[in-house]
Amino acid sequence: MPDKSKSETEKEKGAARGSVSLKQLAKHLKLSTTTLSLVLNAAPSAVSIPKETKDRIFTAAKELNYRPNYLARSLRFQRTHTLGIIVSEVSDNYSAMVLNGIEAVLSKKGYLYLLASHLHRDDLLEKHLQILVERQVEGLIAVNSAIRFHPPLPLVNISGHKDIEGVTNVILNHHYAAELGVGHLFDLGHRKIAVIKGQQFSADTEVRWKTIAEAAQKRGIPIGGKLIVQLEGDMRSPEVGYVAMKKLLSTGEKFTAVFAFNDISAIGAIRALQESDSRVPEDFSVLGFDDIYAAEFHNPALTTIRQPLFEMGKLAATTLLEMLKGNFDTADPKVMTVEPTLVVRESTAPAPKP
Amino acid sequence: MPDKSKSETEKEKGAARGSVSLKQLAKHLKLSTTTLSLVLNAAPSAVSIPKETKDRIFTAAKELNYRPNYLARSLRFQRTHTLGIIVSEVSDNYSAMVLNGIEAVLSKKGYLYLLASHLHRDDLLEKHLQILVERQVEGLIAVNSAIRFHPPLPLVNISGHKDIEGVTNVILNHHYAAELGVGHLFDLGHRKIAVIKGQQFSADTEVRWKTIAEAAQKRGIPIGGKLIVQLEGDMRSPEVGYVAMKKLLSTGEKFTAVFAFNDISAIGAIRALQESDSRVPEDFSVLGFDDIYAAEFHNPALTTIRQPLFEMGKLAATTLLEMLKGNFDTADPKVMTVEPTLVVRESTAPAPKP
DNA sequence: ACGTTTAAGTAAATCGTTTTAGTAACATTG
DNA sequence: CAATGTTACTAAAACGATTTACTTAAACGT
Repeated sequence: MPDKSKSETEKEKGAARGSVSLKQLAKHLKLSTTTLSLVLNAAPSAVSIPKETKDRIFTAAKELNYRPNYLARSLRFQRTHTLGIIVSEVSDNYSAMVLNGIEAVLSKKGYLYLLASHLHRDDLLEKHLQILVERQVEGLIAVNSAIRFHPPLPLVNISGHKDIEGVTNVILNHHYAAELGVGHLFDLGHRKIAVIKGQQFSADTEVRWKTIAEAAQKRGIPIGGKLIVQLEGDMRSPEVGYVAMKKLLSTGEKFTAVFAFNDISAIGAIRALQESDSRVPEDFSVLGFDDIYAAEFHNPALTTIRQPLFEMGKLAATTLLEMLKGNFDTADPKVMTVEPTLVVRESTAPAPKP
Repeated sequence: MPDKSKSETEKEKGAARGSVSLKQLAKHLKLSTTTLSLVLNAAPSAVSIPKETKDRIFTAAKELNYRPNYLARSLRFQRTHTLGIIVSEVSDNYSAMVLNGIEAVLSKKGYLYLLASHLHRDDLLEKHLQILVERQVEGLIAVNSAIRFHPPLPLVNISGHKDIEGVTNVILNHHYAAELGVGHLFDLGHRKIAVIKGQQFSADTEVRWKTIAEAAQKRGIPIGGKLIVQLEGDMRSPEVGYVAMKKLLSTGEKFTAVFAFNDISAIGAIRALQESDSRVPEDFSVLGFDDIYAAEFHNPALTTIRQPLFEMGKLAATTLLEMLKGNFDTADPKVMTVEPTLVVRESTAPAPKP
């Protein structure tokens, strides 16, 4: 039966959860929710409501600490002002810096985001994207993720590799990055350059390797064979780079420089070299990639190819918001390219005389 | 290229957003939403519905790719399965590792979280907490934040410093941490120990300093005066530690060891020492705090006081979820303590003979 | 004195779901 | 044969907001 008589006794039910509903506020003021809504949202049609009533509403709202329920609002407006962001893992430095850029934009625009990690597992990636969509996010940003299908929402992928209909890509100018890196090592006199490839699951791995190989080829110093190792395992600890370099050294093959997949692995590689009594950069030059915060203060300070990660995050976020405003044609895969920079520090030096 | 000719008859306006509503599905099947809901959620009262009808519903749901709208569900159930998390900044290593622990628990329990940063600004902290509450999160986790008021929702603060009604704190055993750190340096023969205090805005700063001072006092090697510097600026770059150490060196005061506020600043401090032609650990021992991923692979590898950051995140998350289940008394401020460990690596060594 | 505006509001529909309390038709029982 | 089940559903009320389309009473215009 209708609980009208009973509801009176439990008028504090809303208050217990710390918030009053509009209905409760209306009852308290003996006005309709319509009036309150119009006044509180300063609707044009509220001009006819006298100031006195308005003030009564405002003070009551303040007093009872009325906060509109965002859920109800979102349902009504069909807008959540929420994006879904999926990264491999929060604690790898790369994602964190990108995330910073994204957040800078979103918080300015009044958006929030739900964050999920896929830990490089395809099943988790798909499942989490699904969940984010169910939660009514308006759009998606993926960081370094292997998106394989046409998403049901606008999606911007940072460092994605596939051309998928409906996804916009923010990518680094890999070609130029390779030119910068290989060129730098070449100019220092290095002719035998080892390469630490990225993990198989990383979207950048293939392009980076291909462009590096091309840049080397172009200079007549083809690289390959035993001078290539691939990272294996997670992305947050330098350990994987350490292991990779050990493997490289164990082949007995000669080389004077390493182009590492990223700064994290470069740091691990340096440690492995130092443990085998080699000096960096005197005996071996080590070139990193990304320019994470730690790079500058490592010992030796890392020479690296800088990716503008913060800017990439910002770019992705602004692009996605534009798409949501309908200012973008989401049909064709769009690519936004961003430029790397060479940051020369201490980990590279002229090749040792043989 | 796959995925062609996908645009079906999308005359339904729901289809345009990529999802069908229950109502549309019902109309399509010429059944009521009630029946669909009962069947799709396997309600007990759905036993009377014949298998044939059920199958019709299931296949139609699959065909039209029906996904329940989480917003509507949340509104109905008054449950969002969403937490609000506030950190100073995503890209500082400390928060990222804690976040990892939190996420591990939440994703297992089917919760998502909205993440916000306060950048050490009190106004942003308050504003973002407000926003999270409006968004109907069920509970809050704050990382290293200066919560000053009784929150309107259950809140667990990791490394919070105040005893506030309604907030549960997850904190490190600071006393023991100081004993470990100072004890280690003392045992190595250090008698003049400099201290790099944390940033003023950091919750841990005061306790850490106080416990270190006590541990030193207890061993008869009082520290203070010119041998104390305070970090200033953001938390993600070692730069602040570099600056602090420069300041320390410029005083001309003698010391043989530094106890740094965290690993990040320890790394900066080491760089400053090396620049002034001092060797670590031969001339100066440097002791870090936290044990971030980079610590082990730094050169020299950092000796540090390890905080179980991942576990702290997990503990906070499980505690909050328990509180939400009502298994916890939220009235009195609860403290959950977590133990540090000393990790001895290369950056500390016996004090040099004078 | 009658019609028209304006002021000050309100009822009811809506967003997408869940759920309570039905109903109507047929079958079974005593 | 009336009473009672059972089967296979559905109408309508929530959840908390917004908004369209009224309503009533008073004021105004001529």
